[in-house]
Amino acid sequence: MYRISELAKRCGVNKETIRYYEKRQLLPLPTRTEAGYRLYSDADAKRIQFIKRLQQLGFSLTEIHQLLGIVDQDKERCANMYEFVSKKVEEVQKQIKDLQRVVCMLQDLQKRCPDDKALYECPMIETLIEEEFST
Amino acid sequence: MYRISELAKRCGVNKETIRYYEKRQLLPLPTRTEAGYRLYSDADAKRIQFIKRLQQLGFSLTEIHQLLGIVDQDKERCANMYEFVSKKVEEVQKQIKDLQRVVCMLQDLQKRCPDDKALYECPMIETLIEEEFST
DNA sequence: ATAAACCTTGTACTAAGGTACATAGTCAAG
DNA sequence: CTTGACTATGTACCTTAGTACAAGGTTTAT
Repeated sequence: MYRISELAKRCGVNKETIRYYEKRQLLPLPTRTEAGYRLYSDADAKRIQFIKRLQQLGFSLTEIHQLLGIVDQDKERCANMYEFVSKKVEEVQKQIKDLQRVVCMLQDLQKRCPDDKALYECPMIETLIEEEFST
Repeated sequence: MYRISELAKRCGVNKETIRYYEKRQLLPLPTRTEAGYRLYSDADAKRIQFIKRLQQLGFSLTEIHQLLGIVDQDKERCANMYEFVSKKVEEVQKQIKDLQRVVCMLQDLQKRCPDDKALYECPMIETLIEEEFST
Protein backbone atom coordinates (compact mmCIF):
# COMPACT_ATOMS: atom_id res chain seq x y z
CA MET A 1 0.00 0.00 0.00
CA TYR A 2 1.29 3.43 -0.88
CA ARG A 3 0.23 7.04 -0.75
CA ILE A 4 -1.13 9.37 -3.37
CA SER A 5 2.19 10.72 -4.67
CA GLU A 6 3.53 7.22 -5.25
CA LEU A 7 0.36 6.21 -7.11
CA ALA A 8 0.52 9.39 -9.19
CA LYS A 9 4.15 8.69 -10.11
CA ARG A 10 3.46 5.06 -11.01
CA CYS A 11 0.56 6.05 -13.25
CA GLY A 12 2.13 9.17 -14.70
CA VAL A 13 -0.75 11.37 -13.64
CA ASN A 14 -1.11 14.35 -11.35
CA LYS A 15 -2.05 13.83 -7.69
CA GLU A 16 -4.97 16.22 -8.14
CA THR A 17 -6.21 14.09 -11.01
CA ILE A 18 -6.49 11.13 -8.64
CA ARG A 19 -8.53 13.17 -6.16
CA TYR A 20 -10.62 14.39 -9.08
CA TYR A 21 -11.30 10.82 -10.23
CA GLU A 22 -12.32 9.94 -6.68
CA LYS A 23 -14.81 12.80 -6.69
CA ARG A 24 -16.13 11.65 -10.09
CA GLN A 25 -16.52 8.15 -8.59
CA LEU A 26 -14.12 6.62 -11.08
CA LEU A 27 -12.03 5.41 -8.16
CA PRO A 28 -13.46 3.80 -5.00
CA LEU A 29 -13.01 5.59 -1.67
CA PRO A 30 -9.50 4.58 -0.58
CA THR A 31 -8.60 3.30 2.86
CA ARG A 32 -6.90 5.91 5.00
CA THR A 33 -4.09 6.01 7.54
CA GLU A 34 -4.99 7.18 11.04
CA ALA A 35 -3.91 10.66 10.03
CA GLY A 36 -6.26 10.53 7.07
CA TYR A 37 -3.76 9.92 4.27
CA ARG A 38 -5.17 7.98 1.30
CA LEU A 39 -3.72 4.49 0.77
CA TYR A 40 -3.64 2.75 -2.61
CA SER A 41 -2.69 -0.63 -4.04
CA ASP A 42 -1.75 -2.02 -7.47
CA ALA A 43 -5.45 -2.55 -8.20
CA ASP A 44 -5.89 1.23 -8.12
CA ALA A 45 -2.89 1.72 -10.38
CA LYS A 46 -4.35 -0.75 -12.87
CA ARG A 47 -7.69 0.99 -12.75
CA ILE A 48 -6.13 4.37 -13.47
CA GLN A 49 -4.21 2.94 -16.42
CA PHE A 50 -7.49 1.55 -17.70
CA ILE A 51 -9.14 4.95 -17.37
CA LYS A 52 -6.28 6.68 -19.17
CA ARG A 53 -6.32 4.12 -21.97
CA LEU A 54 -10.04 4.50 -22.53
CA GLN A 55 -9.63 8.26 -22.48
CA GLN A 56 -6.97 8.06 -25.19
CA LEU A 57 -9.43 6.01 -27.20
CA GLY A 58 -11.93 8.83 -27.05
CA PHE A 59 -14.23 7.91 -24.18
CA SER A 60 -15.40 10.67 -21.85
CA LEU A 61 -15.06 10.22 -18.10
CA THR A 62 -18.84 9.77 -17.94
CA GLU A 63 -18.66 6.92 -20.45
CA ILE A 64 -15.73 5.39 -18.61
CA HIS A 65 -17.78 5.47 -15.41
CA GLN A 66 -20.46 3.49 -17.22
CA LEU A 67 -17.96 0.92 -18.55
CA LEU A 68 -16.42 0.52 -15.10
CA GLY A 69 -19.79 -0.87 -14.05
CA ILE A 70 -18.60 -4.13 -15.59
CA VAL A 71 -15.36 -4.15 -13.63
CA ASP A 72 -17.26 -3.32 -10.46
CA GLN A 73 -19.99 -5.88 -11.27
CA ASP A 74 -22.52 -3.15 -10.64
CA LYS A 75 -26.05 -4.32 -11.54
CA GLU A 76 -27.33 -0.83 -12.18
CA ARG A 77 -24.68 0.31 -14.60
CA CYS A 78 -24.62 -3.11 -16.31
CA ALA A 79 -28.37 -3.09 -16.89
CA ASN A 80 -28.01 -0.35 -19.51
CA MET A 81 -24.83 -1.77 -20.96
CA TYR A 82 -26.23 -3.29 -24.15
CA GLU A 83 -27.90 -0.10 -25.27
CA PHE A 84 -24.91 1.99 -24.30
CA VAL A 85 -22.48 -0.23 -26.16
CA SER A 86 -24.67 -0.49 -29.26
CA LYS A 87 -24.97 3.26 -29.52
CA LYS A 88 -21.26 3.71 -29.03
CA VAL A 89 -20.42 1.16 -31.74
CA GLU A 90 -22.50 3.06 -34.27
CA GLU A 91 -21.02 6.35 -33.18
CA VAL A 92 -17.47 5.10 -33.51
CA GLN A 93 -18.11 3.47 -36.88
CA LYS A 94 -19.46 6.77 -38.20
CA GLN A 95 -16.44 8.53 -36.77
CA ILE A 96 -14.09 6.10 -38.54
CA LYS A 97 -15.81 6.76 -41.87
CA ASP A 98 -15.49 10.51 -41.35
CA LEU A 99 -11.83 10.22 -40.45
CA GLN A 100 -11.13 8.13 -43.54
CA ARG A 101 -12.54 10.96 -45.61
CA VAL A 102 -10.38 13.42 -43.69
CA VAL A 103 -7.28 11.38 -44.53
CA CYS A 104 -8.18 11.46 -48.23
CA MET A 105 -8.70 15.19 -48.15
CA LEU A 106 -5.46 15.81 -46.29
CA GLN A 107 -3.44 13.56 -48.59
CA ASP A 108 -4.80 15.43 -51.58
CA LEU A 109 -3.78 18.67 -49.88
CA GLN A 110 -0.35 17.26 -49.10
CA LYS A 111 0.30 16.43 -52.74
CA ARG A 112 -0.53 20.00 -53.73
CA CYS A 113 1.58 21.61 -51.08
CA PRO A 114 4.93 22.00 -52.88
CA ASP A 115 3.20 24.01 -55.60
CA ASP A 116 1.59 27.17 -54.31
CA LYS A 117 -0.79 27.55 -57.21
CA ALA A 118 -2.11 24.00 -56.89
CA LEU A 119 -2.66 24.70 -53.23
CA TYR A 120 -4.69 27.81 -53.88
CA GLU A 121 -6.72 26.00 -56.50
CA CYS A 122 -7.44 23.16 -54.14
CA PRO A 123 -11.16 22.40 -54.18
CA MET A 124 -11.18 21.75 -50.43
CA ILE A 125 -14.23 23.83 -49.66
CA GLU A 126 -16.26 22.42 -52.51
CA THR A 127 -15.12 18.90 -51.71
CA LEU A 128 -16.24 19.15 -48.14
CA ILE A 129 -19.26 21.40 -48.29
CA GLU A 130 -21.01 19.90 -51.24
CA GLU A 131 -20.85 16.33 -50.07
CA GLU A 132 -23.73 14.88 -48.17
CA PHE A 133 -23.01 14.59 -44.51
CA SER A 134 -22.30 10.95 -43.78
CA THR A 135 -25.11 9.55 -41.68
CA MET B 1 -25.83 41.77 -48.09
CA TYR B 2 -27.56 40.96 -44.83
CA ARG B 3 -27.08 41.41 -41.12
CA ILE B 4 -25.83 39.07 -38.45
CA SER B 5 -29.19 37.52 -37.50
CA GLU B 6 -29.91 36.59 -41.10
CA LEU B 7 -26.46 35.01 -41.49
CA ALA B 8 -26.91 33.12 -38.24
CA LYS B 9 -30.28 31.78 -39.38
CA ARG B 10 -28.95 30.75 -42.79
CA CYS B 11 -26.04 28.88 -41.23
CA GLY B 12 -27.92 27.45 -38.28
CA VAL B 13 -25.54 28.95 -35.76
CA ASN B 14 -25.88 31.45 -32.94
CA LYS B 15 -25.22 35.14 -33.59
CA GLU B 16 -22.69 35.13 -30.77
CA THR B 17 -20.84 32.31 -32.49
CA ILE B 18 -20.34 34.52 -35.54
CA ARG B 19 -18.92 37.31 -33.41
CA TYR B 20 -16.75 34.73 -31.68
CA TYR B 21 -15.40 33.46 -35.02
CA GLU B 22 -14.63 37.03 -36.01
CA LYS B 23 -12.63 37.49 -32.82
CA ARG B 24 -10.80 34.21 -33.49
CA GLN B 25 -10.03 35.52 -37.00
CA LEU B 26 -11.89 32.70 -38.68
CA LEU B 27 -14.06 35.29 -40.41
CA PRO B 28 -12.73 38.50 -42.02
CA LEU B 29 -13.79 41.84 -40.55
CA PRO B 30 -17.17 42.48 -42.16
CA THR B 31 -18.20 45.74 -43.79
CA ARG B 32 -20.50 47.82 -41.61
CA THR B 33 -23.54 50.03 -42.10
CA GLU B 34 -23.22 53.69 -41.08
CA ALA B 35 -24.68 52.77 -37.72
CA GLY B 36 -22.02 50.09 -37.29
CA TYR B 37 -24.09 46.98 -38.05
CA ARG B 38 -22.11 44.08 -39.56
CA LEU B 39 -22.97 43.19 -43.17
CA TYR B 40 -22.45 39.73 -44.66
CA SER B 41 -22.71 37.98 -48.02
CA ASP B 42 -23.09 34.41 -49.26
CA ALA B 43 -19.31 34.04 -49.19
CA ASP B 44 -19.45 34.39 -45.41
CA ALA B 45 -22.24 31.82 -45.19
CA LYS B 46 -20.20 29.38 -47.24
CA ARG B 47 -17.19 29.98 -45.03
CA ILE B 48 -19.17 29.27 -41.88
CA GLN B 49 -20.51 26.05 -43.36
CA PHE B 50 -16.94 25.06 -44.16
CA ILE B 51 -15.87 25.77 -40.58
CA LYS B 52 -18.77 23.75 -39.17
CA ARG B 53 -18.02 20.83 -41.48
CA LEU B 54 -14.34 20.74 -40.50
CA GLN B 55 -15.35 20.94 -36.88
CA GLN B 56 -17.62 17.92 -37.28
CA LEU B 57 -14.67 16.11 -38.78
CA GLY B 58 -12.67 16.70 -35.63
CA PHE B 59 -10.61 19.79 -36.41
CA SER B 60 -10.16 22.39 -33.68
CA LEU B 61 -10.82 26.06 -34.45
CA THR B 62 -7.06 26.64 -34.36
CA GLU B 63 -6.52 23.96 -37.00
CA ILE B 64 -9.36 25.36 -39.08
CA HIS B 65 -7.70 28.78 -38.95
CA GLN B 66 -4.56 27.19 -40.38
CA LEU B 67 -6.48 25.43 -43.17
CA LEU B 68 -8.30 28.64 -44.05
CA GLY B 69 -4.88 30.00 -45.01
CA ILE B 70 -5.38 28.14 -48.30
CA VAL B 71 -8.76 29.70 -48.93
CA ASP B 72 -7.37 33.13 -48.07
CA GLN B 73 -4.22 32.51 -50.12
CA ASP B 74 -2.22 33.61 -47.10
CA LYS B 75 1.54 33.11 -47.68
CA GLU B 76 2.29 32.82 -43.99
CA ARG B 77 -0.20 30.13 -43.08
CA CYS B 78 0.46 28.28 -46.36
CA ALA B 79 4.21 28.21 -45.73
CA ASN B 80 3.68 25.74 -42.88
CA MET B 81 0.95 23.81 -44.63
CA TYR B 82 2.94 20.76 -45.68
CA GLU B 83 4.22 20.06 -42.20
CA PHE B 84 0.83 20.74 -40.65
CA VAL B 85 -0.98 18.45 -43.07
CA SER B 86 1.59 15.66 -42.75
CA LYS B 87 1.33 15.67 -38.99
CA LYS B 88 -2.44 15.70 -39.13
CA VAL B 89 -2.52 12.76 -41.56
CA GLU B 90 -0.43 10.65 -39.18
CA GLU B 91 -2.52 11.71 -36.23
CA VAL B 92 -5.78 10.83 -37.95
CA GLN B 93 -4.45 7.49 -39.22
CA LYS B 94 -3.45 6.57 -35.68
CA GLN B 95 -6.85 7.66 -34.47
CA ILE B 96 -8.57 5.44 -37.05
CA LYS B 97 -6.53 2.44 -35.93
CA ASP B 98 -7.42 3.12 -32.30
CA LEU B 99 -11.09 3.48 -33.13
CA GLN B 100 -11.07 0.20 -35.05
CA ARG B 101 -9.79 -1.49 -31.90
CA VAL B 102 -12.51 0.25 -29.91
CA VAL B 103 -15.16 -1.13 -32.24
CA CYS B 104 -13.79 -4.66 -31.78
CA MET B 105 -13.77 -4.27 -28.01
CA LEU B 106 -17.30 -2.89 -27.96
CA GLN B 107 -18.63 -5.60 -30.26
CA ASP B 108 -17.13 -8.23 -27.99
CA LEU B 109 -18.80 -6.52 -25.05
CA GLN B 110 -22.08 -6.35 -26.92
CA LYS B 111 -22.08 -10.10 -27.54
CA ARG B 112 -21.59 -10.75 -23.83
CA CYS B 113 -24.25 -8.33 -22.70
CA PRO B 114 -27.33 -10.56 -22.56
CA ASP B 115 -25.48 -12.87 -20.18
CA ASP B 116 -24.51 -11.17 -16.95
CA LYS B 117 -21.81 -13.65 -16.06
CA ALA B 118 -20.11 -13.35 -19.43
CA LEU B 119 -20.17 -9.62 -18.96
CA TYR B 120 -18.46 -9.76 -15.61
CA GLU B 121 -15.85 -12.15 -16.99
CA CYS B 122 -15.15 -9.87 -19.90
CA PRO B 123 -11.41 -9.35 -20.26
CA MET B 124 -11.87 -5.71 -21.16
CA ILE B 125 -9.25 -4.36 -18.81
CA GLU B 126 -6.65 -6.94 -19.75
CA THR B 127 -7.45 -6.54 -23.44
CA LEU B 128 -6.87 -2.83 -23.34
CA ILE B 129 -4.19 -2.39 -20.74
CA GLU B 130 -1.85 -5.14 -21.72
CA GLU B 131 -1.66 -4.24 -25.35
CA GLU B 132 1.06 -1.99 -26.55
CA PHE B 133 -0.18 1.50 -27.21
CA SER B 134 -0.45 1.83 -30.96
CA THR B 135 2.21 4.25 -32.14
C1' DA C 1 -43.46 59.56 -31.15
C1' DT C 2 -42.78 55.53 -29.06
C1' DA C 3 -42.59 50.52 -28.57
C1' DA C 4 -40.70 46.33 -30.52
C1' DA C 5 -37.14 44.30 -32.62
C1' DC C 6 -32.95 44.71 -34.00
C1' DC C 7 -27.82 45.92 -33.39
C1' DT C 8 -23.42 47.31 -30.62
C1' DT C 9 -19.90 46.38 -26.86
C1' DG C 10 -18.14 44.14 -22.94
C1' DT C 11 -18.25 40.85 -19.33
C1' DA C 12 -19.54 36.67 -17.20
C1' DC C 13 -21.06 32.11 -17.43
C1' DT C 14 -21.35 27.05 -19.15
C1' DA C 15 -19.21 22.11 -19.74
C1' DA C 16 -15.24 18.86 -19.47
C1' DG C 17 -11.09 17.66 -17.66
C1' DG C 18 -8.16 18.86 -15.20
C1' DT C 19 -4.13 22.10 -12.62
C1' DA C 20 -2.58 25.27 -8.98
C1' DC C 21 -2.72 27.41 -4.73
C1' DA C 22 -3.70 28.65 0.16
C1' DT C 23 -3.95 26.96 4.68
C1' DA C 24 -3.46 23.48 7.91
C1' DG C 25 -2.13 18.96 9.79
C1' DT C 26 1.55 14.91 9.87
C1' DC C 27 5.85 12.64 10.03
C1' DA C 28 10.95 11.51 9.79
C1' DA C 29 15.71 13.33 10.27
C1' DG C 30 19.19 16.26 12.19
C1' DC D 1 12.28 20.70 18.55
C1' DT D 2 12.11 22.41 14.40
C1' DT D 3 12.81 22.10 9.36
C1' DG D 4 11.49 19.88 5.13
C1' DA D 5 8.69 16.86 2.71
C1' DC D 6 4.63 14.99 2.63
C1' DT D 7 -0.73 15.05 2.95
C1' DA D 8 -5.52 17.07 3.72
C1' DT D 9 -9.32 20.28 2.30
C1' DG D 10 -11.35 23.80 -0.32
C1' DT D 11 -11.34 27.16 -3.76
C1' DA D 12 -9.73 29.35 -7.82
C1' DC D 13 -7.92 29.04 -12.25
C1' DC D 14 -6.89 27.00 -17.17
C1' DT D 15 -8.42 25.63 -22.07
C1' DT D 16 -11.91 25.07 -25.82
C1' DA D 17 -15.94 26.39 -27.90
C1' DG D 18 -19.12 28.70 -27.25
C1' DT D 19 -23.78 31.02 -24.72
C1' DA D 20 -26.12 34.59 -22.02
C1' DC D 21 -26.79 38.98 -20.43
C1' DA D 22 -26.54 43.96 -19.40
C1' DA D 23 -26.52 48.70 -21.02
C1' DG D 24 -27.01 51.28 -24.61
C1' DG D 25 -27.79 52.82 -29.79
C1' DT D 26 -30.68 52.05 -34.29
C1' DT D 27 -34.49 50.84 -37.22
C1' DT D 28 -39.10 49.76 -38.27
C1' DA D 29 -43.99 49.79 -37.64
C1' DT D 30 -47.99 51.75 -35.91
